Amino acid sequence: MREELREELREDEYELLARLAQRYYVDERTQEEIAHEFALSRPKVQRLLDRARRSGVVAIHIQAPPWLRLELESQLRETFGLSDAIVCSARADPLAEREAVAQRAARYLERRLHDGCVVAVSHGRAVGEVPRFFRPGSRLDVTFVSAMGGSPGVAAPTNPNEICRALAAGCGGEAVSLYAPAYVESVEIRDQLLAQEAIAQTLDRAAQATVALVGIGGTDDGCTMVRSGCLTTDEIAWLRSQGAVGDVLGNYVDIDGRPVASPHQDRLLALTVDHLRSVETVVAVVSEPEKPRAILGMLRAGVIGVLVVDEGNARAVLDLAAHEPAMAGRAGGGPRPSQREV
Amino acid sequence: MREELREELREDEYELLARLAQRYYVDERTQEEIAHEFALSRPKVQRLLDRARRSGVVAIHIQAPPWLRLELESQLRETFGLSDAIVCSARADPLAEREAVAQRAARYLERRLHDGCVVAVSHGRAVGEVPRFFRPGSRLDVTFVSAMGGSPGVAAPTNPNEICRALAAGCGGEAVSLYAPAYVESVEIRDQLLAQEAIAQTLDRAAQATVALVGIGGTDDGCTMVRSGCLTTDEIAWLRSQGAVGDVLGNYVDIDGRPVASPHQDRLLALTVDHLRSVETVVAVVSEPEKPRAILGMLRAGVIGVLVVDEGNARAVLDLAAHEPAMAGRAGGGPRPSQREV
DNA sequence: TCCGGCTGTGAGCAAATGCTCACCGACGCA
DNA sequence: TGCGTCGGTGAGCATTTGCTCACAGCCGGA
Repeated sequence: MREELREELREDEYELLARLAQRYYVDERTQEEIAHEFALSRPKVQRLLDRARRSGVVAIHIQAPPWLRLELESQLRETFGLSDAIVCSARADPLAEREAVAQRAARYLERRLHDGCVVAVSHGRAVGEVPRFFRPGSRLDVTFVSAMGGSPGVAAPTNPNEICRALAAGCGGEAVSLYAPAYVESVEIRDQLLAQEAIAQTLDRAAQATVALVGIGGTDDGCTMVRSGCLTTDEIAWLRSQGAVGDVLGNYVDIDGRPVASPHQDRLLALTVDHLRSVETVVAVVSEPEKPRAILGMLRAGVIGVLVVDEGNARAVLDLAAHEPAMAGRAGGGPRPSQREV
Repeated sequence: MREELREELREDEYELLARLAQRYYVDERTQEEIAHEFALSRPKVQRLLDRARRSGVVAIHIQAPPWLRLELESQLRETFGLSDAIVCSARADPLAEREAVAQRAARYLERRLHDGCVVAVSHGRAVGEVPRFFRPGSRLDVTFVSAMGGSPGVAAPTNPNEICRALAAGCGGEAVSLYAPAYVESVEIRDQLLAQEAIAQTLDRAAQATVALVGIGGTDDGCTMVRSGCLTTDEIAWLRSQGAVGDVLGNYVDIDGRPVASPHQDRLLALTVDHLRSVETVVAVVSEPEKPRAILGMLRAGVIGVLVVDEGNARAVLDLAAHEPAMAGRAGGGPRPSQREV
């Protein structure tokens, strides 16, 4: 394509483009000056410069630090309409990799959060690592709210309440806990809990958040939802059979990003996907290997605004997306340009 | 500890610069969008991008055709305050080289000239080659005026009148000849000729020109002025002894660009250096080897606006300029920014 | 030959950019 | 501790840039 364009350039045209580009990009003259020098109109100079760039006469190279994966990040942004993507270079040790991802997420939050922000927080192993690295330069008046109930079956540091507490401690902000389990036994109990003012208020505050910090779960038998006792292996198998590939806050989607309706849904105490859609910036933190299908599904669901991920998953997701094009009429709407804007 | 922090900041900063640069130069987002993404103020993004460019994080390379010498040209422009410089890549055959230079000069004129332009034309071998390559795309209503008398001792195609005629023929414009010799025997004859209305008018028209096309002469015994019989070898030797290194239209200057006052001056029928200074664009065409000192002197005199030259001379002139810095208080004023502007 | 589409052009305007300037907080010095 | 200095910061404005649009010249087809 590039070659083709270059081919079209006649020699003297090529020379002109190179000359203009030199004057503009290297000598830093204005287009107007150049137009005058070359006896061309200003718009024409502009068009020619444009052509010079697109045809490859002007090559702009970013001398990036070796550990950055800017190319991958751009591809992710482009492909899924993300407002940002942060990719951590691969490491041999999965633990170190998870820490690296968490560290990047923490850095992102430090940048992104400012006084008055409300952050909805999900559970998750990668998310749970974030507080360790979250050290903003100055005190931040930020409120962290659990977006999901707790699961007694897992280590405390991966429960939303605990993550909120640690994040708040890290910046001198406030933590708002959701004193309820993530999953309950029946719809009735769920509704009773939702009727509790404290619980309803907390979920409501979470729904009003400007930022959400979430993990993406898988659907294998060893996934967090199963390990934490929220779902049985039978239930997760049933979800798999329905096409589910992953979840955010217990909301499962298939590989095309369509929600997978399930009876378990009604026993869940957490923000819904629709709640998340109204959140300005949804930051997903993922580092466990073998999650590409889960990530792809969630990305296609169009709720994720910022993805912080390890290199392996990033490549795998892009590969998958290229080889398994999304179905046309899926629910999520795929790359949602709306996520671009604030 | 302190060292470590600073080191980390530097790396952090590097990453930030690279990230910003990627977003700006590769992904073509606006600074405002980026500022928002990174939670920075717009001016700060601008400053960081600036730093990214100056620090080499962003490398812009112009994929120039191999025969272009853009770097040399920029150096010439910078060093001597030229409004343009065109360098032809070296060729083994001096004749081919002169043709190449002339061709480039012709191209430049085609670009530069437009209806209503008046071009003052000097003599010279390189200048004489220009008409052969001067083929504007469309008819141009341009007047070419001899800026100097003729010299019977040289081939017709290097005489100003003939060059004017050929150039005018090339574009369908008008030629105005100066029916007088370049040099006469005495001041009195010169003054008599200048009193002739036809001659005075022609020189006056030349003085009003917006463009001048001139050659640069040397001061060796085989220079054009001697070959054409305008000056004797004794006279040129005397000029050399006075420090003269080269001339434009018979006006000699030394290596610092100061005019070399000489008795011959008063026997000359040509525009003076002061006349040339009021010409918008003075285009000098030079290709003969061994002219670097002549070129350097004329460039330092500050009359040249555009230099069309072969690679060898270009490099030699820059070398000379670097090793023989101009004297402080020279007359010409060296790089004259005024030539920058129209 | 005429006509309709089409590429390429410059005017004019809205957006993006670069730049100046006053201000603020950190640091060093008395 | 107080004060001067200085690097960095964002507001506000002038300039530069990107973009749209109407138009003119050109080409191919009827």
